[in-house]
Amino acid sequence: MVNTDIAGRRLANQFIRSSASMKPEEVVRRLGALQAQDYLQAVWAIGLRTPSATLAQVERAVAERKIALTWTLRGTIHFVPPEDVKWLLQLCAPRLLRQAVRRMEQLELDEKTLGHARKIIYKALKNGGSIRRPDMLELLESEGIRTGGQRGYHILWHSAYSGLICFGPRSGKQQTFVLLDQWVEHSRELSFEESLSELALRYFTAHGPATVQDFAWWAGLTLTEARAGLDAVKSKLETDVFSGTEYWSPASSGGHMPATSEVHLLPGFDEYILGYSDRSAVLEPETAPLIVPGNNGVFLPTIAAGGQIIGTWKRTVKTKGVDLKFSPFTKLAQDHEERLMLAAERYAAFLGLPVLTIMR
DNA sequence: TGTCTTATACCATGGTTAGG
DNA sequence: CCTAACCATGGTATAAGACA
Repeated sequence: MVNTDIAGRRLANQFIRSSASMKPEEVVRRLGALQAQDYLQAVWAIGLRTPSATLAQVERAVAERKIALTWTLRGTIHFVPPEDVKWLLQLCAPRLLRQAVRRMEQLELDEKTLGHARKIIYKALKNGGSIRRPDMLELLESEGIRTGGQRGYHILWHSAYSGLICFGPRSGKQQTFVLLDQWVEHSRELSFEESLSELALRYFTAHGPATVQDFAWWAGLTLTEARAGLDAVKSKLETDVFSGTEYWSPASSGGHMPATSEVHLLPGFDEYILGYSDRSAVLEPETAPLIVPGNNGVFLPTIAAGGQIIGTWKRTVKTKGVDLKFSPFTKLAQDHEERLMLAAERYAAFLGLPVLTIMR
């Protein structure tokens, strides 16, 4: 059921409705982790949460190692604070590697082959360099390891969860890889229990109001583990009951902050939607399928008005500017229409490009 | 020469359901 | 509650050719 109270508080706690000015790395630290399956959408997920950041500033924060990029929660790529990569991997990797065993067998990637690949990758990166993805795959091929089909992707995925590599700064439009131990200068050491409670505190602080089921889904933990994490930090959180279900929020977020008529352009896979297993507070059941056409796990960029998802959008970057296409589910109210134009201007300013055309 | 269009290859999990 | 198996595509880079 749509709930404007939950929506308004999530907008504030997720820093989408922002009053403070934060640097890109502060956004990542406060959210704990931002899904970054699609790089160009993920940098905007950070930009959306900083009142004035530009694409160049976000990319610089990555290049200066203030933000790390690697596979973590749920087996997918996230922006995370560099000092947290190791304990997040210790928490997530064992289960994910176990679940991937069958897929690895299908791809004929046995432990011997994966170990051989890790040796090749380590040797190539140990002098502190970075290697572009196509060059890395070519290197593996030249050493006799086939990378066709999904093999190359899974070798890199497995190497990241083994703690060997993470993404480096982009080289042009290419991903690069670096050695995790060399890229991350300082790592926090947390026990399993400490990891659960730390992750729980971060999650509910920056995603609340949310349920323990939402947390388990977001973190890729079992419900049992998620409950243990939440139990350890309950005293630092406040609780509300909506429709008989318990929701947890940061203690400072009290009071009512109903969603206003503000309009935001969310990237695909944004934490505002992907951060919860139950998205019904911000998404009508009839429109939910429209943001994931084919129900295939590919989430389109969305338009949020008053905290509710009311349409999708897409952008096309051209040499002289950016084209925008908006696809609202229903005709927009006049004030939403006006604020949509402001959101478009903000997005273009993030890219450092003018808006060329706006289509419907 | 620079821009645009088109074809192609590749990259990236989330949802659902059955069964232990 | 948890795991395993299975199903389902849009976005983007890039190269080649068309075009102004």
